[in-house]
Amino acid sequence: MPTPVRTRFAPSPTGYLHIGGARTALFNWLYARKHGGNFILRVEDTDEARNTEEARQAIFSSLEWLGIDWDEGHEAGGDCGPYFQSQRQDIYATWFKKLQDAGRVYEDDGAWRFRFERKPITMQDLVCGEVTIDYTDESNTPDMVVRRSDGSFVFHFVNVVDDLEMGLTHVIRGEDHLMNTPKHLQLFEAFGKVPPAYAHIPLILNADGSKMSKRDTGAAVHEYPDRGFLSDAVINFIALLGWSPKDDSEIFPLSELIERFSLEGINRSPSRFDWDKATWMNQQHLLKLPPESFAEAGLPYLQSAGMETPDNFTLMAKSVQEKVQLLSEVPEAIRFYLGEGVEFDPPALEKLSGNEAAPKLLTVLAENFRALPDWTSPKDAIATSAEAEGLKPGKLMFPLRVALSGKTGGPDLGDILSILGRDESIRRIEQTIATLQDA
RNA sequence: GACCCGUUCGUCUAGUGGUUAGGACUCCGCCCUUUCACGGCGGCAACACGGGUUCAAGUCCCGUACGGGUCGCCA
Repeated sequence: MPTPVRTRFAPSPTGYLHIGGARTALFNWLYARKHGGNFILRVEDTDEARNTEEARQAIFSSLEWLGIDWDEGHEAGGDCGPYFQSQRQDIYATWFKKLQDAGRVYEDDGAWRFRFERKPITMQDLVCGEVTIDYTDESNTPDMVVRRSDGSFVFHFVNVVDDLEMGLTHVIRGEDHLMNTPKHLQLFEAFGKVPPAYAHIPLILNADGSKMSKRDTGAAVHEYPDRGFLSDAVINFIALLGWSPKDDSEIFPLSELIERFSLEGINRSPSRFDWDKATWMNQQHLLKLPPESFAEAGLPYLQSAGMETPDNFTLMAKSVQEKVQLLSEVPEAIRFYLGEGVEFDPPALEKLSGNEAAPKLLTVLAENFRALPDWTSPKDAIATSAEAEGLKPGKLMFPLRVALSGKTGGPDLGDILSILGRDESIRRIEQTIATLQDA
């Protein structure tokens, strides 16, 4: 029986969660979920000067938003704790002692360096294949500091100790760690332990090919919900940045992503961030949402836009579900329903003014709307009016749309009529007629 | 600079010696439609370059160029 898979995400809390970090977390998480293993969240907070509590919280909340949950770590417990490196000093001291006893470390300026074995180190990377780094040349690979002069331990050392103590089977991390791997391998060897399997994934670049850094658009995970993204869409998008299902499918629910994920599908070359495609992908996920869920998801954006929640918001939202790409577009998309009267988009009014028959048609429409016994099927009045004028119903649609919404595009007319109600619909038609006559 | 990893349409990618080099985003055209959007159809557009190996190379080898990464008592 194979040993159960154990993977981890090990952020250091020095800033918000970066999109590249999120993808690293995602791949580790997917791999664990796919193989029924455990995904561990370990906080690498050994650099006291740069760690902040806000950063810690930002990372947790971004992971939670993405739906990347952990089986061991902060608030999840687990048998290999503590999961904060700042609380593992005695564990490190114990392992450091082993290095000392084995004569593998020596003091240098108050710090302790690990003596590398001077030989070529070959790794079998699950993504990069066989990579050999020659440690024979000392000038290229000076012995590394594992313990600082202030007694604290350095990244390479704690990372390896934790990976072995926590029984990690697979380490999926950014390619920026590829050159660190021989160092880690040497440490494992010195401890007489079997290292995990490594998979180094290529980095994510900006649209222009430059390195994506803190301030770049799209870099911070927390800005995605603000911009109106669904977490599933972000997950889907970053999964496809550097990983391919090897066929033409692109839109995946999380469950399918887990099922289909594999290390073999990971690319070797860095990929660029494409905001247009991310937006399109969000729209695809929005389209798949049940209408009620869509309305619910759009609700918070009303507040951000400074709008009150209208009584029939759910209906309004449903009417624009396939019109928006981002949830943040919902407030603007439904704004025309609100208040009394219409506000015209200049191009819409201009087009309507060009139609000399418009005032007459609108007058007839208003009459027929009034004549309707009830408002269960307001579109009937359009057919009636068209017949009276000897026109196809289509001829009335556009003037009516502009009269009701002030726009050239938007939801289905039937939806608009029923959401607006009879009184408001007639009011807007009359207002439009008046505006047309003034002009 | 040294050492590593890479290079298929503008972008994300499929492609593991024989393909009209496929899909997606973007852009353009058409269709659907009361509008917009969705959807459908079609178009533009790629194997970085130079040498090999081979009957045959996007696919294998070498070099060059370009991009990325790493060279800390950061992680």
